[in-house]
Amino acid sequence: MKLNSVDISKTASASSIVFEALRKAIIEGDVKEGEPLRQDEIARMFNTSRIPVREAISRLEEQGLVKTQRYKGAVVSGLSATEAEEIFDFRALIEPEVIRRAVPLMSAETLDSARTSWAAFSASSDPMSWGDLNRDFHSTLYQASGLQYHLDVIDNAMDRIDRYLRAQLVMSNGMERANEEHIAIWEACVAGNAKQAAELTRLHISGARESLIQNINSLR
Amino acid sequence: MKLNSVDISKTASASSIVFEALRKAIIEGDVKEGEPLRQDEIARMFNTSRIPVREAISRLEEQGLVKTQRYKGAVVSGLSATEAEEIFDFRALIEPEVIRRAVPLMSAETLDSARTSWAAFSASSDPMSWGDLNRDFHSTLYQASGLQYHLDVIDNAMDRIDRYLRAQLVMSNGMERANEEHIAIWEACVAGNAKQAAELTRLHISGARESLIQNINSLR
DNA sequence: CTATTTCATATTGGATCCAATTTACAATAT
DNA sequence: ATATTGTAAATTGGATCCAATATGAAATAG
Repeated sequence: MKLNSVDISKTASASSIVFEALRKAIIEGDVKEGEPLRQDEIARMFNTSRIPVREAISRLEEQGLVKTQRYKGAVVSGLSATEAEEIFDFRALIEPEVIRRAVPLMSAETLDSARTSWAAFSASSDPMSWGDLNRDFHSTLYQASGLQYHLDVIDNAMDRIDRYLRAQLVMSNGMERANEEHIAIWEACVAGNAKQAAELTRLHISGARESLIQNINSLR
Repeated sequence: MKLNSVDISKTASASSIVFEALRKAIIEGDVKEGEPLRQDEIARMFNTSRIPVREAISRLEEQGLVKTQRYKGAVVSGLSATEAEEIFDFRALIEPEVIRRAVPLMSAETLDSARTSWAAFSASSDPMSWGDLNRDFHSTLYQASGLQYHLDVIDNAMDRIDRYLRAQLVMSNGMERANEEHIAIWEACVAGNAKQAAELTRLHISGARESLIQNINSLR
């Protein structure tokens, strides 16, 4: 007889754990740009040797989140205003197309899940969670497209500007504005109006771009 | 007195050397999809230990060129027809916009270098070099845009479909057709007609997509 | 003979150790 | 005082060793 062997707890590799933790710390700004990542220090924090740390750093570098120099180590990548603008331009190109193709494929569950996301975003009084909830809302809708490669690329772009986007939400009326735009996008999706959802998404991103440009100097 | 100290030969790390070599081997199809990458074997080939090999594989996985399973190792990623189509769609979205923004910034040197590329492409009788020359042509033009992030993303997309694109150039009249389209794109750039260059680029990519769909089943 | 179970081998993941290089700082010369 | 040089400490890159897991073949039960 064969037992239904269920994977109770699939332990992730140390390297993956370190990678995810560092990625999160970087995109949330817990480690500032330019700050060095000391292998030894990180290894001690995770009770591992430096080997998994080095693999994690290799992966972070491939993602563009850190820059390394031989024998000098890794530092967290920064973004110039120009580079940040470029990434917003990139998003403004990709995301409208992704949501346009996603709209006809959205299930009731998808729309409900997205509504939950913007409701939580709207109701949250904790600025630290805004960034996550914002990403949740958009990625829930995008996932309906089934365009995995596009989704991966968007994730990377978001990772690079996450810090600046969070700062953006906190300052001025960034939060309120984003919230209103989310609702409008969501309503277009519910109405099945793919073109409108795409255009609203484009405006949502372009607007964030313009706000960021105005404020980027005060952020550094 | 201070001498002009010039870095004569900056040695790359073993990990980088292995990474570049494996990347090249994968995108050119020298290691087939599904084929396992044995750390020990690769380490022996490069006269190193497995440590740099593992870092190289980590980076390749982050790029999506290999897939790894814990304790089972890495295998070269394949692409389903659907995934290949998605990447062509992605390129058809990005590259026209990049060349559109590049055209007004193209110097005489850029145009000359691109002409050299398509001339070499056109004249080459070696199918193995077609893929490289094709990429050279496009990236020369794109680089004028100065959009580094876009360029990086395009490079990754190209890496994933490189194998299939090469096969595409070899079969039927792929090579002749690509050549004619390159010349048309180049002429639009010379004329400073950004919109036309963008539209021709879009058609160039869509055309390749359609050919690939028709032939992808015979490729596997 | 077939299915299951050992058990040896192969392979990967991680720890420890050593070498190469950079960095910080003291010593010295101008 | 300032700049240069020498040297020790800190840090990274890589090699070797050990542990954890998978794979495959032999042994065994039915």
